[in-house]
Amino acid sequence: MKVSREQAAENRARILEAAGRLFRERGFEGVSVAEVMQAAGLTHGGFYGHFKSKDDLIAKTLADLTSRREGGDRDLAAYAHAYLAPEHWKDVAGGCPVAALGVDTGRATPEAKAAMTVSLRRQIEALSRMAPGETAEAQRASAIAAWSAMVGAVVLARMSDDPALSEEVVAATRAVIEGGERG
Amino acid sequence: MKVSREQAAENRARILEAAGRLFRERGFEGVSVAEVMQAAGLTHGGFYGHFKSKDDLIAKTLADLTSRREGGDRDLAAYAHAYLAPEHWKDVAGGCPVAALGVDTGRATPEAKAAMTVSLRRQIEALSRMAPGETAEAQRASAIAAWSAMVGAVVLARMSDDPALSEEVVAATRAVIEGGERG
DNA sequence: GCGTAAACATGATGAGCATCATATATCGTG
DNA sequence: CACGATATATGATGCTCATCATGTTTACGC
Repeated sequence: MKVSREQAAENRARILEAAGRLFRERGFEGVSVAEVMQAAGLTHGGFYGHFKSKDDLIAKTLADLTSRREGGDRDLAAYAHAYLAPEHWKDVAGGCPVAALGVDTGRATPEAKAAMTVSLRRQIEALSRMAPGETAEAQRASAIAAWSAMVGAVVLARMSDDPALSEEVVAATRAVIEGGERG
Repeated sequence: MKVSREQAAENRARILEAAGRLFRERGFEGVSVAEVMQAAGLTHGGFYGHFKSKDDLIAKTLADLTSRREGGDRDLAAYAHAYLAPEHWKDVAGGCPVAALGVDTGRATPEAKAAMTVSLRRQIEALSRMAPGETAEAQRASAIAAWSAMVGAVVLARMSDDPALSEEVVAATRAVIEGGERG
């Protein structure tokens, strides 16, 4: 059955929303189009009215996920604190798309990589404004290193099967970023 | 046909070798059992004589990959320098299994996660010995933060479609780790 | 040397997958 | 209010996959 223009747009948004959660949880290859559609409350056939292919959905989902910037204008230490808080790093399906899908993106289409590259550039610029340093170059370097450390810490923490070790990894990384803040 | 005991062991090693490269390149879900066997120069049916299942192969491959520790007794700066050199981070199929498969492992079986956790613990201990710091705790914290940053930098660099940006990410991360070395 | 069991090849099996063709219903437009 | 455009639903299609049953060859313990 057909549906109002408005309803169709909302359906499309729900597909992207469901895809965003499922992809972060299981990776691009771990999720089928039918699963995404079911999670969005639709049947799988209607999918191709909204997206050209699964690869198209992947690229659009990454663009969608990375366009929602929630960040404030806090300093780098505060940002790292929130990023490495348990509520964030343990939430695979709802957390940072870079930590969850960065590696998958490296194996994906050029369109997917392009979407993530835009996001990486924006993130480095945003963090550079919060970072310490005498010169703009020094600020940018700290921002990049801090971002690498945040993403890496979440990857390592999620990889470990020992909750205490996971906690230690994020806590130590957070402490060093916050300490470097004074430098 | 049957094959000598020695030949069979070599075949098993070749399967693990091929799986190690293919998994790092394309992820666990991006590689089929038949592909692994073909890369090892065998046909797919013989696989189940060597491994219980694909999940079993994944766990054994991770254990195999992470048991080959090539590291020397250098300091943290030298280690980071080599880890973040282009020859290493651009070599997905032959490079660090944590950077290539850490996220995939987070979605894999408990056995796979256990193998990677062992490796994480060993890595932290090895790097702690190289790291600067007044106390053992401080050394361990720097080691963890540096390891997070190294893994994260490689993930980010491989995710980007802009070679200059990738280079900047690894270079900035390397510089900050080497700088923190003096602190 | 002989027979057994291991190691591998061949070729199903059944499930899941992306994609598409067609049908149906209803929104928006004239 | 009627008609065409279009958003979904239903149900193929052809492919790939993990796993397994069976056959064949041959190493190796007795």
